[in-house]
Amino acid sequence: MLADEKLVLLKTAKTLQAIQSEVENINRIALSVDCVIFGFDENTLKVLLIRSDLKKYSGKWSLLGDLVFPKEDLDAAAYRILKQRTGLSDVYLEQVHTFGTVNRHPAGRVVTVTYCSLINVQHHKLNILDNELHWHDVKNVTGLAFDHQQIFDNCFEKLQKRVQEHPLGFNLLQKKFSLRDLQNLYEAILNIKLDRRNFRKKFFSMDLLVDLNEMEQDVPHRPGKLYKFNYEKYEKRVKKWGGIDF
Amino acid sequence: MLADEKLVLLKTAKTLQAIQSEVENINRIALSVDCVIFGFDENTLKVLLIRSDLKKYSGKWSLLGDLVFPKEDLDAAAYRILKQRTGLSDVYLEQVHTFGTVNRHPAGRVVTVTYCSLINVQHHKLNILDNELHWHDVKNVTGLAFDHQQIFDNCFEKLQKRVQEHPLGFNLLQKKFSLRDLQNLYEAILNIKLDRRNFRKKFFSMDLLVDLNEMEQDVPHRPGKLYKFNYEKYEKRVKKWGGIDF
DNA sequence: GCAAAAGTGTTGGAAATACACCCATGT
DNA sequence: ACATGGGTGTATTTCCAACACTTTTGC
Repeated sequence: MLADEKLVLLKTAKTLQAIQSEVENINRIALSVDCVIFGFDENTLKVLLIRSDLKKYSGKWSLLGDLVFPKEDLDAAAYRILKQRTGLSDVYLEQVHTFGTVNRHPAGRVVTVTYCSLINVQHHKLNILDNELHWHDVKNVTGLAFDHQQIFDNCFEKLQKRVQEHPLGFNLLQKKFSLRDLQNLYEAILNIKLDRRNFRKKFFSMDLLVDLNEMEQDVPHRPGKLYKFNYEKYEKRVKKWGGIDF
Repeated sequence: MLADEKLVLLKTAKTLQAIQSEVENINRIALSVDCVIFGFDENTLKVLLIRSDLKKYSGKWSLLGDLVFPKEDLDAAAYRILKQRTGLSDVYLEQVHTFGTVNRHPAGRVVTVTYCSLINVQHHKLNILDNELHWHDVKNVTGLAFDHQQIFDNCFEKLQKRVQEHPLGFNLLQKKFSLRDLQNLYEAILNIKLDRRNFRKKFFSMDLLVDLNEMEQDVPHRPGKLYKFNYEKYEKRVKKWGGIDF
């Protein structure tokens, strides 16, 4: 290192103690996690909401969230909330955005990190014991407490985008599903109608569905074949260049 | 509201005071912002780094960051850092991810929200007065302090993806640029070679470049036409369905 | 006139779209 | 037999990739 570089270092470098002092004493802020938990049932995309904890917002619905403990990893806090509320631990969970305006929470300065989760409603149906916890059709989600409407909208938009580029959707279905199930799912998430033949062609051409040689049961019409998604094969793929397009 | 719904509310609703108490006393965590500031110069993508504040990491480079003040919006903190370091205030800035493992920072529990910024190096060149602040070719960025390498990698990947889907890149160029400039930019960010004719065709077909009827000056070869990006037109676009593809 | 990069079109293949009929099952 | 949705194929169009020569300018 050159001599004058050393000089500058001496002038500007803070000691670890100095920073520790700042971290411990001055600038501490409450941190929370809010989870937007999506499910798919009756061919409808649902989101799990609870009545607001705060009396001020009683009657309003809010996302599932909690403060992060001082010695808890951020992701761990999200998994904790999910486990507490749904009983599920092996689920898709992804961080989405952090909301940190000063006055977003009435109880004081709380910065919240939002997570999006996709779960299979059939698998955890029995874990909803709390009367105040309900699945809501995403089309009817309005007027949430705090800034949760904004958080939900943001998360839903990201989901719509991401589900087209990554195989997330399968987390919302049973392990075995028909192509009709899959198409219904995409139509529900994206709120569009898709051509059935082209939809099938698309998924077959991806070559990531495994034909289980099983049929749907108890349907009042010709049963469809059941498939599962081949995650192993997908992971090995080298993603190809998508091209500039906006 | 039904009677038993009220009952549950009475049992579970916390008072505002109770939450305020939690927010104020128990679960407070230091929050920082780290900015990954990209520039484009000499046909190379650069990132702005500073020598680590901490003596423990002296010699290592780190991202530009600072603690968030208790009464400061998160985004405002990112803009503040950018302004302090580059002198620029009207820049592209976007939140990317929040890193919050317990032991990521040696000074204690610090959760950091990362932001990505794209600035025009020509416009702020004179503001780098600090000897310890330097532009680094992104290809040579290794071994950053703390978890900043991970943060940088994450941010760079997101940039590569996002620049293909949104007109971010123009923030790195002068207001007036040639198609060659633009192509060099994309080749630098994505680290690939593109066909010049197809590249031009693509951008012309988008119909978002305004021909300024000006030519490059002082180039030792045939000068190219200069263009600017039509943000107004872009904003009015209804983004079309991209299609399922993974 | 030479070096260096600007500017320009065509063609073939791949993928997306639009579209209609027969088939298997339950009732 | 009929109602319901499963399953399939083809023609058209659109988009992308590959590819080479002429033009303009500075030196």
